[in-house]
Amino acid sequence: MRLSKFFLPTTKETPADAAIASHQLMLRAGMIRQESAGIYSWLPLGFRVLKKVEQIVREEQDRAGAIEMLMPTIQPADLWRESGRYDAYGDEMLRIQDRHKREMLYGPTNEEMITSIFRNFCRSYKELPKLLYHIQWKFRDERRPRFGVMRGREFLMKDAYSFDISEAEAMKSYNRMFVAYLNTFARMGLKAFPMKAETGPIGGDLSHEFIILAENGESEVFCHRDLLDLPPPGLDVDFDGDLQGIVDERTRLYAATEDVHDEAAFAAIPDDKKVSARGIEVGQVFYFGTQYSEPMKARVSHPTQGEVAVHMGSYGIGVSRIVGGLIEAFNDEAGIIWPRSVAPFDVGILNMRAGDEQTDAACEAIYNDLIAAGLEPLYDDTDARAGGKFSKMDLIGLPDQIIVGPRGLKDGIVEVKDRATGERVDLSPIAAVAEIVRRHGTKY
RNA sequence: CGGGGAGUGGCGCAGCUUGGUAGCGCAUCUGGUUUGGGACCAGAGGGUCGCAGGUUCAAAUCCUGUCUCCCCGACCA
Repeated sequence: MRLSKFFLPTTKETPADAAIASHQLMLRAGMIRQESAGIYSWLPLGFRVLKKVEQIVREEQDRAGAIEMLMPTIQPADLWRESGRYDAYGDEMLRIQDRHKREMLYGPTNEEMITSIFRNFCRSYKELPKLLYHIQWKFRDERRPRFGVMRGREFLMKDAYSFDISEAEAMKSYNRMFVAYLNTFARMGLKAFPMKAETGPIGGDLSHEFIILAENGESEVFCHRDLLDLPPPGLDVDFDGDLQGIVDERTRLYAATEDVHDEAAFAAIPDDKKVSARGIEVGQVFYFGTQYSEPMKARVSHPTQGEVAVHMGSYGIGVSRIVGGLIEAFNDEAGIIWPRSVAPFDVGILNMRAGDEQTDAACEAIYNDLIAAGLEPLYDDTDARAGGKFSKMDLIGLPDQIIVGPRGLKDGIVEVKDRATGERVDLSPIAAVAEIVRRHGTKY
């Protein structure tokens, strides 16, 4: 993409309404625009990151054996009366009427709808297990939206739902999602830790929140330091095999959010292993048994026990929230620092003297070579001043930059700068492209 | 929902106490000089001062109502 053709409304000054780094930087980098409290337009740069995050989530859901589908944002109120949640959900649910005065709502989640779909088509244990997911916009009318996309009212979420014949089988589905989540967040460069969590309005018996540590996190978390050093399971894990060992390894040591914090258990941890920090919830997994299948009559025939209600679980990942969470985790004075897997573009090319024949030619060659290598470069081909180009590129946080100017070109070199470390190396244009390709490893 | 704060060119702000027909920085446009870390000079365009009502010869400014947004708390898969 050529910057001169792109839409990237960045600002030098920090907008007054943003309080934390991620919100400020998303506004300054031209990623989002607020439309109303907790409701945002995703401008091209932000949209590209959102899509990258979404795609990683999708790939890991698929790898774990979940099946993608899509349910609507608007749901009929009657469905929610079946589970009793229409009245229980309160003002956080946005209730609306259609032209025929029918009661509808903008879905805050989809347990009722997926249960209704399941019961309509599945009648036998032979259809189980099933693990379905979708990635869709949701709306919760928060009393007080804040922190930009991290606590918005409208948000993009992946939610998966599992259907099993028994609690024991449901645990296998739970474990699938649990392990998939570890890999999902690791691929984004995030260290997310499963912690025991409250089950909340969804209800149920067993739940873990996946938390990334961040100074501006909205909840306080406590855990054993050894948990922080466990590597992700890896993409070659066998999801049809026994995952209990992986889950046990992550849940054996103490880890809890403030809501379910157990002072006594925490006190038992050696002092040098105690971790007390703030965190951002990026995902949550629940097992809630027959809480919805029972009242909504989602039953299947059992080989020996007649008809039984299915055991269910639900598994959410806050896709749009993660974009904010990533910036909280990866930023410095100059701006954002994207991990390579989620960066809106792979590399920036800075033309230090647009209009200079030799410089233009060198930039064009590098730009075309990078595209040919399968990468997505953002080429700053504008005639803006050098300082502005540096600042803008640092602000939007592309992981690598290639700086091309007459000064270097007279010696046959360009500069390759690593945004995260600030490290610069002088290379020939050909070698620079090779170096960028090397850094992006698997993308090539 | 309780407490606090703010709405003035695209962005950040001043002006309001003590009414007199709107200003600064950034951004934008034109011309020129510049050209490797957000340049300089000269000029230009752009605002029903959130909205409604009231007081007054006159309202960004005073009064009443209302809407919106932000912060702290409570709340929150």
